[in-house]
Amino acid sequence: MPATIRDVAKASGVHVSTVSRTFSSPHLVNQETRNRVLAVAENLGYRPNRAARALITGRTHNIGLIVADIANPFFPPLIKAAESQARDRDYHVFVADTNEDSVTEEKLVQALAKQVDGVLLCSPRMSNDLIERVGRDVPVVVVNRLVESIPAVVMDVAQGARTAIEHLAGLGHSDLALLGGPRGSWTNREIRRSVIATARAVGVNLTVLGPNQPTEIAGAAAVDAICRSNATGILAYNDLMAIGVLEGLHNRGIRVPEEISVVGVDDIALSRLVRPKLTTVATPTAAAGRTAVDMLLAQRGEDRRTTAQVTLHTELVVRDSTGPGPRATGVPASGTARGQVASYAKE
Amino acid sequence: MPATIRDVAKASGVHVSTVSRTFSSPHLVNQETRNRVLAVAENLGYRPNRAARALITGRTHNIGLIVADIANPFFPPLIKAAESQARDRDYHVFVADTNEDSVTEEKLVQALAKQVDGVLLCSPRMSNDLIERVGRDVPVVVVNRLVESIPAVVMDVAQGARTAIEHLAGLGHSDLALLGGPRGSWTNREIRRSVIATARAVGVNLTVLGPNQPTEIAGAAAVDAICRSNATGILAYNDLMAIGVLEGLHNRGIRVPEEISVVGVDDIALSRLVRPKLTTVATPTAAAGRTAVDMLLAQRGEDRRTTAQVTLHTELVVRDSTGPGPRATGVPASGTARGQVASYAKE
DNA sequence: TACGGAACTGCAAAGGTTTGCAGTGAACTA
DNA sequence: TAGTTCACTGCAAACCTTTGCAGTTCCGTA
Repeated sequence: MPATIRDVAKASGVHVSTVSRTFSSPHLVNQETRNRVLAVAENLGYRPNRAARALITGRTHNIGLIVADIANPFFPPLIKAAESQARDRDYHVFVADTNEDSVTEEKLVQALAKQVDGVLLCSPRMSNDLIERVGRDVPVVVVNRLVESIPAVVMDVAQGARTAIEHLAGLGHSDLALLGGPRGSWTNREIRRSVIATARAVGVNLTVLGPNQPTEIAGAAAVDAICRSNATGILAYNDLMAIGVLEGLHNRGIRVPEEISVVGVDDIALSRLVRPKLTTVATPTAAAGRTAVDMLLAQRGEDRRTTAQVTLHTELVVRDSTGPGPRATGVPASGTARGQVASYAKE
Repeated sequence: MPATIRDVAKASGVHVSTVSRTFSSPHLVNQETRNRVLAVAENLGYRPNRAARALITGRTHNIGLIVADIANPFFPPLIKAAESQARDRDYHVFVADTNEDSVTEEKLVQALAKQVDGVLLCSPRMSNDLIERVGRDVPVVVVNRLVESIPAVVMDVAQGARTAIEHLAGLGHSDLALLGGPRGSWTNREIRRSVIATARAVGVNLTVLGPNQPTEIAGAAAVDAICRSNATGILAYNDLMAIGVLEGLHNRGIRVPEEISVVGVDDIALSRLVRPKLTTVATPTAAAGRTAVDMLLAQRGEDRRTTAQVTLHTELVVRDSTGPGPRATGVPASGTARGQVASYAKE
């Protein structure tokens, strides 16, 4: 029913190959002919059949975008940016959700691999081995993780976490807690590493909690442990958890930032909408999406294995959930020795 | 490079057609043969080439999902549910974002139409005409809108809005305001219609404001007008706007719900996280996504034009942003006559 | 005038799969 | 025993496009 290249050829009195060239290599066909063909095509509502094109060229002009959870507010801005960038380059995007499950993720990527020109793995939970194996079948770019020999775009959360800790210490907090994220998360490891090092360097006590699910529920549930730790400054793995902490503290009648300061990571839209507005380490999610798409599409040429690994800068955004600590207000700090890591949840 | 059906045929000593049947109509091939073929295929890592399959069957096993704004928190749960449902039925989903722009939307749907088996239009901004035209080229299901002769799934926001107004009136609010959404939105029209009728029926004054962008910014910006209206009960087009109103009122030192009650629509995840927690009309977004996919896939058969239009129930979720109105607390109501619609922004 | 080249265009094979039709042998029926 | 049916498999055309190669025309140059 829909018009094919043959219909256009017949109606405009040229061979199909000329029609084909009109669309895929316009410079090879006479201007006059081209115009005639285009007019006829327009008239017939002809659109090149991407399946047929893919069959012979081997390129589908589709990419796959795999995320852990579409409904996690961290991802939509990334998806949006990636899709927009891809469309600008005449690519369509399959979006798929793994439900934070590594097995689903694996199946998904296998199913998708053969019918796309590349796959974007965002915060993958699969093993490095598996990712590398997939990378041999199809161009892959991972986001928020570093895997040897695979192109990646990551956020400099280590630097962001350091700035956050320094911010809290600078406000006079000498007892801090890190609310860890999910096991298997590269970002979580980075943050923890950086936070422990920074806490030592600036001489504050640190309690490390976790691993936890990266959700608001888990954040609220962690408030008990936070209170036991005597910490007055909290850095959470992400904003969702930080908001959960805010919630939990509020229910307990503990005021933020007067009694406890809270910092998140990501700067999701939500963090500006809760009360108090959340101080957080902003990660450039949209830029990550765009960059990842560009890196993926750059793998086309024969120069496959570029394996660039791009790190994007983060920035501490100070809002209303952090304030002066007990030291600054004259309340004595807790008794533990300076610079001590009180507990360390091994991953 | 990747294994084809021919490789599998050769390696297992059967004709390609047998291999083909092994995958697409297993019941037609002998169990023994089938097992052998499957083993060989597994071994060679063979996956049917969807492009080739699409070329001959005319069915891509892909669907397109077009939304106004991926980053609008209303959509991700819908996308997630739709994608999951589609994948269960062996379909992949292209997700695309129109940036709330009807021209982009039109181009997008045209580009996608030829390479998918169906298109899901979520909260479309295009004209009815155009949607109907697209519906002739490719199976279409619209969400959150009714278009003649096009299958649709909508939420019963009229009923939800009515319940919300009754809730406010029941709390003793006699001066209400409706904060309208974007022009071109079917949902907005429904809500307005229902709110005006209900306000008349229960005998409260109503100020209608709008149209507005469906954003938190617009909600905050509308607070001036809300205050001028003397309304003590507000229904916003969606939660995002309602949260903006909360924000704006807070900045002005007006307490919610003590002085003004606010109700939203949608029950996005966020509405449970702001303070006060938002009273809102919950719409079954995930169910809408699943239903829409099923309706789309049901259009396969020759029984094309089913044109079912499904309405999903909504429910008022009472949280902390609504409380007793001035009448209940002894403060006299404003002077305007009961049941009067003070202003009506024509769309 | 003859020749080389440029600018176009046509020809036909190829890409991986599905599917109607026909063929084969075996089991069943009369 | 002969004919019929059944279960399975092979054959080959078809789906729509791209692209290397070859052909044609025309222009410029020697």
